[in-house]
Amino acid sequence: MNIPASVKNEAARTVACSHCNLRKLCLPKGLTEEETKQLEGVIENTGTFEPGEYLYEQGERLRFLYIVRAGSAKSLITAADGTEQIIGFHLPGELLGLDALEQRRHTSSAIALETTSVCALSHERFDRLCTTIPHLHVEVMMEAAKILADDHELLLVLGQKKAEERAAIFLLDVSARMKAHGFSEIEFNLSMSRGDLANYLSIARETLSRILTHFEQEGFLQVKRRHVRITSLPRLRASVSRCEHCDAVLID
Amino acid sequence: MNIPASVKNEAARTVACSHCNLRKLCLPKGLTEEETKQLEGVIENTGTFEPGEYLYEQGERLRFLYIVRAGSAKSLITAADGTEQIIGFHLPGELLGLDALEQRRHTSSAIALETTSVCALSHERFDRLCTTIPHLHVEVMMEAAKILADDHELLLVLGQKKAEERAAIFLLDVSARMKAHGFSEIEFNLSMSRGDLANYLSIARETLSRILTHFEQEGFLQVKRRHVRITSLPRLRASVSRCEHCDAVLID
DNA sequence: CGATACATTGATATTTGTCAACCCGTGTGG
DNA sequence: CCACACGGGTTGACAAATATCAATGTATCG
Repeated sequence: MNIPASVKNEAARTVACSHCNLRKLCLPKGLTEEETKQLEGVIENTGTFEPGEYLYEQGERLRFLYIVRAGSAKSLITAADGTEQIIGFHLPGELLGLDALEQRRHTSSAIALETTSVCALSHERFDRLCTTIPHLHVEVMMEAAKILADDHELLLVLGQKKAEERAAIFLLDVSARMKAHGFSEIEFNLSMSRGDLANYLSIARETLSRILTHFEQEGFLQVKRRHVRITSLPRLRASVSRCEHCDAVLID
Repeated sequence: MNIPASVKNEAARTVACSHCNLRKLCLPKGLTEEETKQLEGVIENTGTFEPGEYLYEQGERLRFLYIVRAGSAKSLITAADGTEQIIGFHLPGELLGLDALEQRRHTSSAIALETTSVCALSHERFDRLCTTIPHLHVEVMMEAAKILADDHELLLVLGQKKAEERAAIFLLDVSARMKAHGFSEIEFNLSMSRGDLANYLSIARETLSRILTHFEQEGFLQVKRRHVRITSLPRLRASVSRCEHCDAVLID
């Protein structure tokens, strides 16, 4: 999920939402010009985090919601015994921290995977704005609903798929997200370590490594450290019994 | 999660929120008298579902959000290949269907586990009400955040804990929820089958069965079909390396 | 009372995790 | 400039956990 340097630099400049290249992928996507202007008003700061730095930490009081502007981050929760579970990887445009809204304390941590710039939305001011812009409330609920649905999908994958399928599904997911961001869907850099990825997929690092070399032997994938090239998207797709997203049955 | 018949009958009567015995556990918990009255206005019907009946089905257009009034339900998602993953069991007071708010179509299904009565909230009218009662919007976001945090906790458990610990954690969770509802925390009926429970915990039915008999042999649990009696809560707790909920570190 | 769905138990197969060694690219300091 | 140490990644041998298959039990309901 490394973003080419040119894009990273462009996004790192402080830029109004209305001119931000993420506006179609970000919160303002459903808002009017006027509403977007008001939203800009609650962006308290646009910070930058170095790899490994915490955006926020589990247990901490909720101060800001964050939107990734450039770079990428992981979010994770930590059990009492110290074991961690990575629950997501985040690309530009994603809203982080919603799970803190019940307790007003973060129930998960977010850590930058690379040099990452964000928009920080003051929680109080954002909350107040939601009551004055009816549409913003709808937009945020939609964002929460999307995360919920994605988490459920993840539960399905982790619960029902074997290690090899999980890895393939992950690669397809990244591929689709890269495409949505205007990047190549067949060649990209992963911004997380093998350890992080294995933890996310709930398999051992070693197992993941073996799977990736197996995919290479099968001939539809080339992996060199974090660089990934999918040489046959169809065959990668075929390695998953069936793709969940493709043919949802619509009942009315 | 079988609710004693007396309670079931009482709740099955159509009752105003302000007199409902769930009001402390349900959406109105953060609302004023006046706001609660308005909320009652969007309860379009209070239906009853028989065991196995769908409240809603994945793919279906969103019409209603549901609150369980009495009984219990499971929610699940179905993959293209037909495999299912149960993502939650729901007791009275829980709000179902939020994950449909992005697509305006249900991304999961909900099925009654026993005879179950619900309050059905018209989605459109509820949405409109959220813009007129600022506090309701906050309340719903908190509900969504709680579900998110719970799902993340589930991901941690499924990703990091072994089968036996998962089962123990589940029993402790039910115990706590029964207590919150004013029932015994050491003796209750499960409303789901072994198959459903095993699927939820992402283990095989047979493995779950063996684990429960093992717990019996250890002497801190008695299980007879769906009836569960915890004969030593401390020892059940001890069978989990450490309990996540107990000692969250609070950072400020 | 018998049919049926649900549940348990035992024997065995498979998957995946664990442990240990090794590789390789990067950066540091002599 | 080279030696070496370090983090991250890979590979192999083996062990453990759990799934699967098959048989048997046992409540439940018409």
